[in-house]
Amino acid sequence: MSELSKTYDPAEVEDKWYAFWDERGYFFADETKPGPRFSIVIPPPNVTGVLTMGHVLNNSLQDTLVRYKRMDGFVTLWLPGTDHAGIATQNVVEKQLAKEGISRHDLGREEFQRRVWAWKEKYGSTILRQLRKLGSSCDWRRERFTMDPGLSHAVREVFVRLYEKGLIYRGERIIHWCVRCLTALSDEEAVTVEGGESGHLWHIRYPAEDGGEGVVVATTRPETMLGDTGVAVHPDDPRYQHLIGKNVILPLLKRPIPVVADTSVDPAFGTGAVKVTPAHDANDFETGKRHNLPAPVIMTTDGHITDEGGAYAGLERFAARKRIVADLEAQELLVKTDPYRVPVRRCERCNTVIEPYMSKQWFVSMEPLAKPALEAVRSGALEINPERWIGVYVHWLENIRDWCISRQLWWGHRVPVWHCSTCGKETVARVDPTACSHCGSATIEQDNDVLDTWFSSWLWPFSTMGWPEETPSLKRFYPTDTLITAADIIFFWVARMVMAGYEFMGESPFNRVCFNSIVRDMQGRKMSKSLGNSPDPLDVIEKYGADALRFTIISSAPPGEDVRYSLEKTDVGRHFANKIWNAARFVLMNLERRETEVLPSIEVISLGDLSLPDRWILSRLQTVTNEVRQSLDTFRFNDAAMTLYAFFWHEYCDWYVELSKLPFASGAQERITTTQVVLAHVLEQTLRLLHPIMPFVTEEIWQHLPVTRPGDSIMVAPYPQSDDRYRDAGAEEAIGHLTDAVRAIRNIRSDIGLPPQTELTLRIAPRGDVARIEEFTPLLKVLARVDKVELIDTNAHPSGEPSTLVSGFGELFVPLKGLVDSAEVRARLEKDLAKITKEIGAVEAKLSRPDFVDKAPADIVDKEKQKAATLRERTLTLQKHIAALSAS
RNA sequence: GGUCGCAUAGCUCAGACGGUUAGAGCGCCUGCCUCACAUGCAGGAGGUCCCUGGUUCGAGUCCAGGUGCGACCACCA
Repeated sequence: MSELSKTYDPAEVEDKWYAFWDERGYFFADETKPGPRFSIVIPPPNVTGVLTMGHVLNNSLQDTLVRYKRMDGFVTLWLPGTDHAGIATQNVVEKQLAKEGISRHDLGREEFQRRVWAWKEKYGSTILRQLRKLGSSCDWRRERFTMDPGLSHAVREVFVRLYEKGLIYRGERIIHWCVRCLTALSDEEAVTVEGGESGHLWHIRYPAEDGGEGVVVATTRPETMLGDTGVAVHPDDPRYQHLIGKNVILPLLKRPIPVVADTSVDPAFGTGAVKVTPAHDANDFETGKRHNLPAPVIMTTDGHITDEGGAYAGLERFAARKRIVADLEAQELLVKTDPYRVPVRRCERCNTVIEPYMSKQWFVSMEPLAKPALEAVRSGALEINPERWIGVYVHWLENIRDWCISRQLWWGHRVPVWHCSTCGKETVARVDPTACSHCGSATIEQDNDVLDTWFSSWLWPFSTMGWPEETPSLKRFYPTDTLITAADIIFFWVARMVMAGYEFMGESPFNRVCFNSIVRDMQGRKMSKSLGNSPDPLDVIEKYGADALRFTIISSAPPGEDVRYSLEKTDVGRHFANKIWNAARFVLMNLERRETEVLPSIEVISLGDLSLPDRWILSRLQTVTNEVRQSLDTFRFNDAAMTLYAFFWHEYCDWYVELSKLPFASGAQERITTTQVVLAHVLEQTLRLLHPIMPFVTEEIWQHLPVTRPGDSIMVAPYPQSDDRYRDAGAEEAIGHLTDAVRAIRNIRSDIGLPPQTELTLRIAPRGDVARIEEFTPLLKVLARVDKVELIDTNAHPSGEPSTLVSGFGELFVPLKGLVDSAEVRARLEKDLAKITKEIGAVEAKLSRPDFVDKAPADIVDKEKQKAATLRERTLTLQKHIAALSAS
């Protein structure tokens, strides 16, 4: 045991234990093993991902829960894997190609895909390796990837089923189009900046065909006027009655376009006249349909003006905007330009401004799928924590819109639809067809699009377990129990998983959802790679240790609140790990004195042989065990961490370990043995309680303890249960008195400037059980350097001695032996008196209110009365002392 | 525009259920290298619990309004 170094060095032990657990197969969830089971699936990180602080928090929480359940006897599965992340991954590889000076088009679709796979093989497991560094106890034998053959099979099955059910359709709609990624996006992938972005509202005159003034329209995107096929006004708007049904002239292109009446127009906004661009605006698309307006496409997929734009053809969209505004101004058709906050949407992946774009895409009808997902929450079949997220979830589902699932990418699951050039119909099939299912012609070609990444992620809980096959894993571990994830993917992923769960498995894929905090920097900004405001978790692990990081982040993340993290905070965890380490060194050092190898179990010590401190710490351990279990069961991970921190540091180390020095110094072998057993037992149990949060340091110490261990690793040792036999309220109260007394003596010592080494005599005028006070005496010696305790008459008031009143004891006096000037003592007494006088005023005021005495519960009133009496007595004593000192 | 969250020590934050002296970590001050730990030990200073009103014997905690932050949702040109 002497090999334990003075400070804990995580780097030395972490990899060793991780390999040990892995080799022993402790992470493996055996579906053939009987007993209760617990399963969760990881929110699959992007295959392009590197570990962020967000992952650290999320995975630390998952690992804590999983380790807790595993120790608690559940056959536990934590299924890991990664997401193929369509756009993100394609972007990464395209960037790589760009460095070689080529584009994906130079390679062609197949070769490009080969390159992406090669990239994935080389770099794709980075984040999972990093999760191992954190200590994540995933079942690596079950690692999945959303483009694995099995998962792809599930994707295909789901597409076909939904298509056959009529829930997948193809349609021409205005969708969000990224002109850089060259693909359609879902509503969720088109993000807005709160409050819009700074821009302009341009007022443009569209003259009447007959030479009249015509109308002035207001727009934020003047370039879209090239695609205008109408102007809409409200049918009741008196200003424009004369124009309805007539034509106005579209400036620049000088094309006549009709003025139509449409109730969707808000007369109060702008000029009350709206230009209608059916191919480039979702509202206008609808308006155009209602009035049979043509919908010319004036922009290419990469954001340049098409030939429809006449003289502007070929211009990039924002250059075109500039030119058009200038030309309008030159022609005096620009009436005015107001600054305006424009609601701009940007691509979630590359931040490019999105174009609303008319395009033929694949959609999923969501409404039928949403119903059971709503019902799940309403009926309680699905529990959402913290509860406030329920509203967000419900609101989204109640207002659900169809899901655009096709992407014009090369990386992803290809849409399993074949178009026939002979009959024009679609063939949708589970296995690749060779001929059209309608006309039998071989002239079929597969749809070019791939599916949204989330179209595979929403199947994750069951596709990873082998669905649609009825595998043993699926039977054993599905549905999963808990999902721990970040709330920012509540729509992308969580709600859709619930929908898929009901649609394909008939029940919710998990019973409980726990949304963890968002990790922010000290300025409150979300930590992100692009901002560069996040420490690299791997550096943190290297410098501070995984346990330190886990403890720090878990203890500072209350449910439902965001957490602000900075590197320095990790000291809390690091210091705690070191404290545990050194407490263990103390214990081991004191166990070395034993002759025998293995310490007896706590079971062999009869309750009657336990000392007061023994009974106290054991009693506290039971309470703490219950509290920690309850906290973990209700996702209050931070409470679990803090409870253990406070117990271990401020009760076990600060008091019990100090108290244990007395029996060790006494030389009485029986007392020593008992103390050794209790000391080791509480340490061992606390290590187990802590293990889910701090797996490495607990394992390292546990392996050194010379106690009977129920297995080869703490990670498979049973999680502690509280044992009521050790509950002892009396001992807890008594130790409370003792610590009060010690603190009081230390206070006096500090106030009058007695050096800590100076031993002192204590005189006690007892008010409590004298036998108990005598029991305390030796303990005071070690804790407060009291070399002698004298019991004096209860009513004695030795003058000139600082004193203090401690319940359970009585009045404690410290004779000064001429060490200290009586003026200092007097000052101290007067300070106390002032404090008490203030306190007594407050209590008496409370007691003098009749409504308090009448209406408050009796025990509360009694407590106040007790307090008043004690304070009054104390006041008298102090006054006496002060008088005596003044006289001398 | 709608919905939701937050406001407690210099800083970062805990304080389910209303009830002793409102806590922790960091920082600060004083004294200690006391034979587990200076990544430590002992002691201390520091709080009108955002404001106003209400409910209650009693409010940091519950209710209403206000102020200030923040998040999410929403097709208004």
